[in-house]
Amino acid sequence: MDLNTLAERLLPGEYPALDTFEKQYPPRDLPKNAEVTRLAPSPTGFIHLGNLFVAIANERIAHRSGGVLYLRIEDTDLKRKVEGAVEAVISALDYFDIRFDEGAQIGGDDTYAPGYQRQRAHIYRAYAKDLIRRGRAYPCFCTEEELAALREEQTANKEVTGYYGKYAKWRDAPEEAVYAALDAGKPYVIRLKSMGGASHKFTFHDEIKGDVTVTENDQDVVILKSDGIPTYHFAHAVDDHLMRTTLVIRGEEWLASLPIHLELFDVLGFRRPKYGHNCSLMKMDGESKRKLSKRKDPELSLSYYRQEGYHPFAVKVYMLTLLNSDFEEWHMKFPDKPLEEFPFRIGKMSKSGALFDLDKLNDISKTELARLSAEEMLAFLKAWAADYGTPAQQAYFADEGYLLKVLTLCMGIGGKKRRKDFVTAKQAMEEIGYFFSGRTQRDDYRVDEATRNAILDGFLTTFSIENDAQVWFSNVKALAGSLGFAAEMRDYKANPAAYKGSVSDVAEVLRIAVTGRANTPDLWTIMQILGDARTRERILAARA
RNA sequence: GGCCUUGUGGUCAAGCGGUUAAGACGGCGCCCUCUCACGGCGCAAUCCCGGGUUCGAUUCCCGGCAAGGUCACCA
Repeated sequence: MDLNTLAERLLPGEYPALDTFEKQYPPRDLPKNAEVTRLAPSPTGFIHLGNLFVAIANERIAHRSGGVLYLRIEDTDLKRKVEGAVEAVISALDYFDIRFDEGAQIGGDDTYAPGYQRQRAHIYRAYAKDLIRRGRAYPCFCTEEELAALREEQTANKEVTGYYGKYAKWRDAPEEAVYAALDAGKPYVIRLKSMGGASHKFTFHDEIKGDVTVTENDQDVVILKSDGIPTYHFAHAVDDHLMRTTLVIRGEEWLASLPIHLELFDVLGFRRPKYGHNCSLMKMDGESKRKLSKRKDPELSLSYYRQEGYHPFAVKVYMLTLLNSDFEEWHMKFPDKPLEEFPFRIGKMSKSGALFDLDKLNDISKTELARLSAEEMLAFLKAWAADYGTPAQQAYFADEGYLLKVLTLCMGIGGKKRRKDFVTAKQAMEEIGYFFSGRTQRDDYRVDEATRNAILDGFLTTFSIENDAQVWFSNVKALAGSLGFAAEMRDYKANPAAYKGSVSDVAEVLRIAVTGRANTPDLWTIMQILGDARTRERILAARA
């Protein structure tokens, strides 16, 4: 069979010589050990924690090595396309500080453009045509039904499924049959003519997994679908070569198709990139664990964490602790060093999948938020409230001076006793609510009404906003003593039966009266912030 | 089911032939204390199982088992 004629029939027209692509996308001029990495999402627009996980690894490796991180949109499957998805992905990652140097950005136009695979269709076809001419690719006219039947037969015979060897019906089809099918207008795909053997195994060095055993590919995989668009495998080889990717970090679900990719790089005469297959983030699903899924775990989407008000820095710190296990210690030792200074290495990435741990994220969030200055905290809360806060919460920002005072005094910002009450912006905003609205009425006082009134009235007789913390508290203690409560905790503990309760019970009445909460930061401080009038007002309102 | 990968406390993990088997989160207890939060101290682990190799295996080898991934004209 004349392969040139066949190639012309299959992919008619002039295609540039492959050499022109080599010139159009020249090797990059980068420092010696610089790595070129990429993120290659399909445009579904949905991006979750697992994606961020891989994204951070790619970003760190590229930028720490003085290399390049680019974005490529794998839009070869129209069914996956969602409007506005690319913008959504870029914005979601930007929130977590992942910036691309080039690629499919809005308005992105660089040497290696376009970053959308659909726009590179002619490139893939040019390479496919060359493969056909060289006898390394051929058309296949099998219908989906035929393929399904084949799979069933193979399964029944306990054979490896797929289109290979003797099952590759069109691999060595006679010329007449091929042209007859073509003349009949039958749809076809272009498949790779694999030269591998399934009995051949070899070891391949994976940057994350180490040495892995790989079986040679013997599947005549589809490289061009019937619509002339490449499959992931083919586009991966062509693009990552032309875009001069040096290191492919991707999820371990790709490890199984690595043999295909290696054969593709080889047959195309491309130099193979390095690969690092990282384990995916897992989550518990009942008794078993499984990888994060966008369909099953919508609560794990990046937008969810943004909505909840997790600080992007905290999320990033958590991701980094999972990515490189010595990061946590480093960060504790040098809490003020920028994350970029951490010696991130791909070799330190774990070989097994980590379970997503919300407790850990929450703990990190608490300590990271507790490191912000009052101004930073205010800016963070303000940005969150603008997008997700209630109108009432947005009103907290009308008097920023007051809010700053709340944050500073109450949370001990700047002091030696810094509190760690806030996990998220959302929860922080709820937490400080009592400084703004009137307190919510509640009646779960643990003392009877008469005692409650006596405490409230008694407190007012000595209360003055001028009293310092010492005086204020000794007044509370005196009040407690006069009402039959132990003024000193240790007296109460020594002999609880001798008292109605302790100062803490008295303080609790006051606390609930003023804030509507049983647990708050230092009460004296709260009263100082509220001021004389509002404090008295709330105490009076709480009388039974 | 075939193939690949992984297997140290509830979770993330250090560890690379001899250790009291780090650390962090969570849990529990105590201290501090007007509550909570912070902080301090302490408690809880037969290193998946079975064989080897070795004077000695969590560490090396083999075999099980378990978990995860993958077997598309989806990526």
